[in-house]
Amino acid sequence: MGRAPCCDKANVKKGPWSPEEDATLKAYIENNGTGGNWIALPQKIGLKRCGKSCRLRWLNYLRPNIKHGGFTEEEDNIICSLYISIGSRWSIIAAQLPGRTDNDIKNYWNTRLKKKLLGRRKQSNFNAKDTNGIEENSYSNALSSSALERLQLHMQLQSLQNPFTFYNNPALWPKLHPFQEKMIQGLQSLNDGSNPVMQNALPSPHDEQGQKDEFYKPQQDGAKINNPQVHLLENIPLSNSGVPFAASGSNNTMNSSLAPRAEAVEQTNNVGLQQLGALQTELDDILNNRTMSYGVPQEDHDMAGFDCFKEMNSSKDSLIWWSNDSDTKSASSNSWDSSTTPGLLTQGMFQDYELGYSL
DNA sequence: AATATTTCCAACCGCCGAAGG
DNA sequence: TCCTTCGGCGGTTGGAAATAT
Repeated sequence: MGRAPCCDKANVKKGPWSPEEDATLKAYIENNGTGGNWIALPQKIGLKRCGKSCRLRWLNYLRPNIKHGGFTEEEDNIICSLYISIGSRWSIIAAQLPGRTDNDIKNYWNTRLKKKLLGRRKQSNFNAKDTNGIEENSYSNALSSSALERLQLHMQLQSLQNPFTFYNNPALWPKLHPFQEKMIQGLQSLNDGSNPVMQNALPSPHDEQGQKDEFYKPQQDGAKINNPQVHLLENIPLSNSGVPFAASGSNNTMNSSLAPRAEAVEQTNNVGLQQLGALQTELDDILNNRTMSYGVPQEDHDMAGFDCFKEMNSSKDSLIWWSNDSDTKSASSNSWDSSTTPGLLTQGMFQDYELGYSL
């Protein structure tokens, strides 16, 4: 038996909103607020609309200070960088772009930005030559593929299991309230070093195949990132100013599970961060119409396509563009301490990428 | 000018987690 | 602990508008 519908489907109007409906909804919310119950709201104000529909209409269209269209290049960069980093978490991305809604950004990405990237990459590939001026052969072409393909691969990895993402990169985390920071530190100091987060997130020799299977399985309808870290972070609000933060308040109570997450990052996360940095550099090139060469020396051809790996160490600074300088530097300096990175981890990630390309 | 195709985006759908009883 | 309700989210769709043939 299915779930009960949120409203009486037979008696609700669907489709585009009329100006009268807009005016009714807007006037009511501006005067009275939502009343804390979207489901009941349409009945209160005499609208034959589903409460969810009212909510969406308000959030995506009627709410004050909403911007539509006219995305700037800076916004493009932010969207792309965040998309690489965290995937299709449109609400989080929208939180970084004042006046933009998640729906708008999602539409923009799906209809324009993705094509923009793809189009430029195709052109770039077409003209690609290696460093000796020799045309790439088909093998090399196929192997190096496009930045977008890597992007997609990277995103799939991240969305399913890659721990080296926004969520595990302290440099990218929202700033915490001092009290929350203190709490994390306290909890960290109590932690004995076992790392449940990473145990969950990283493929182990025993479940490696399972991880790969999961990775290559298309996302099912409604599939979401069922990673507790993700949901934890979602509870930390992001500012509209472009700088993430965690405001104080009852909704922002620090969950103690953040402690192992933080520790996990401290201990292990630099490889994925480096990949991300390289991808972002590449992305920046695309967005800024810079010419790129994807010719890759054929030595070690298994990894030849992944020039992002070769660019490691060259672009880490690009990762921190939205963070405050001082905080980011301290955080990233920790995360770049490769001495703590398990070799197995690096190998496993490379293997995942390789496999993806060989399919 | 007519028709076909593509692009764009508002809105819907269904799932999930949180909250509360 | 279980169940229900609600808010929120991301994926998808329908159809209007724009563009190509």
